Amino acid sequence: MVQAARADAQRNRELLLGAARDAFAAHGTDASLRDVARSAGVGIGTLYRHFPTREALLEALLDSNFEELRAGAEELLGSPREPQDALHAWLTALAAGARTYVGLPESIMAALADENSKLHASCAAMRASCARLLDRAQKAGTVRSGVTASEVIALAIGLAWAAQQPGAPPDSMARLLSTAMHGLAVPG
Amino acid sequence: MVQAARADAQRNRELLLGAARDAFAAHGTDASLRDVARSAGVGIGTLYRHFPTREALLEALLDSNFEELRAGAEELLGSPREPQDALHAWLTALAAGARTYVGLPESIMAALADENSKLHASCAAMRASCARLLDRAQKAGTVRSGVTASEVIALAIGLAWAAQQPGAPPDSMARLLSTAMHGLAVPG
DNA sequence: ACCTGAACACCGTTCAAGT
DNA sequence: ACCTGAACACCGTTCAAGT
Repeated sequence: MVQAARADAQRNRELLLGAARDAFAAHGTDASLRDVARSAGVGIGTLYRHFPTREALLEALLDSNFEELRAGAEELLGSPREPQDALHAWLTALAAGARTYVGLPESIMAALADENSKLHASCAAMRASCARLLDRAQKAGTVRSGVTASEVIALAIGLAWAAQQPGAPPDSMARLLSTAMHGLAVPG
Repeated sequence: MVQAARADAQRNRELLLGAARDAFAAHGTDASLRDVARSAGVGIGTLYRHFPTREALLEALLDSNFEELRAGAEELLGSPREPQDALHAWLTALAAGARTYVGLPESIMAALADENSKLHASCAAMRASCARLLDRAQKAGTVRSGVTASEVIALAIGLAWAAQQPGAPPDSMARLLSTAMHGLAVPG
C-alpha cells in the first residue's frame, strides 16, 4: 500500500475499486464479484488476490466514510450548536451514509458487532465519537439518559434500512428520525 | 385448495411447508430451496409446482400471522386499554412477528409496497387495522398527529430489523421501541 | 395430475499454470 | 509478484420424460 506495488497491480486495484463502487451502487452490496472483475477488465483471481473477501472490498470503499463520520462528530462537539441538535444532525449524517448502498446497513451493524471485521476499527471509532456527542447531550439534560451509543446507532441504522426499502417516500428517513427524536407519544 | 387435490400432492405440500419452516428458521428467508425440497424428500420440480416462487412459500407460511395481527388490532380497539398503550402493544406484536425469520422484515416491507405481491392483501389489511388504532390514539391526543400508519409500521419493522442483527442484546427490541415511543429527546 | 431430475445459466472460491 | 481462467461445489429455474 505504501509503495513497492507493481504499477500494473496498483492500476488493477483502482480499476477494481471503481467497478465495485458502480456495481454496489447499482445492485447493492450483494453484487456479483464476477461482474465486478469482468467490468474491471480483470480476471476473477485478481479480484480475490487484491480483496480476499467481499468485506475487504467494502472496507476499501468505506473506510474514509467512517472516518468522516467520526471527524464530523468531533467537529459538532466543538461547535456552539445545541447538544441535542448536534446529535440529531450527526444521526442524520450517519443514516445518509448507511443508505449509500442497499445492504450497507447490514454491513455496518455486522462490523460494529464483530471484532474480527476489517471495518471494526473505523466503525468502533465512529461509535466512540457518537458516545461523546450523546453523553454531552445527556449531561445537558436534553437527551434521555439510560440510552447507549449502540442503541442510538441501531435506531438510526434501523430507520435508514426502513427508509431504503422499495416504496418508501424520499423524505421518510428525515420523518422517521424526527419521530424517533421527539417520540411517537405526545409528552405530558 | 378446497378439495380435489390428490392425496400424495396434499401430503407433499405439507412436507414442503414443514421443511420450509425449519429451513427459514435456521437459515433465514434466503435458505436454499433445493435444501427445502431435499429435506422434504421431494424433487425440486415438485417444490416449484406447489410454490412457483419463494414468496408463494412465504405466503403460505405467513398469511395466518398477518391475519392474527389484524385480529389483534381489532381486539385492542375493543379493549378498555389506553389508546397509546394499545398502539404500543400492537407494535410490539408486529415487531415480534417480523423477527420470526431473518430476512422477514424485508419481505413484509416489500409486500406492503408491491400491489402484485401475494402477501399484499393480508399485509394491507393489517396496515388498515393499524391505521384505526393509530387514528384513535391521535384523536385521544396521546399520539402525535401527522404520522401515518405506514410510517409507524416502517418504524417498528426497522427497529425489528436492527434488533435482529447479530450482536444485538435480547432486550434491544423492547428498548428501541420504547425509546422511539417516548422520544430520544427529553420533552420540554 | 402430479412427480422427477437432468439441463441451463449463473454464483463464490481456489489453485495450478503461466508471465 | 502478479495475473489468468479452468475447476469445483453450489444456486435458482425450467421442462421433457415418466407414472
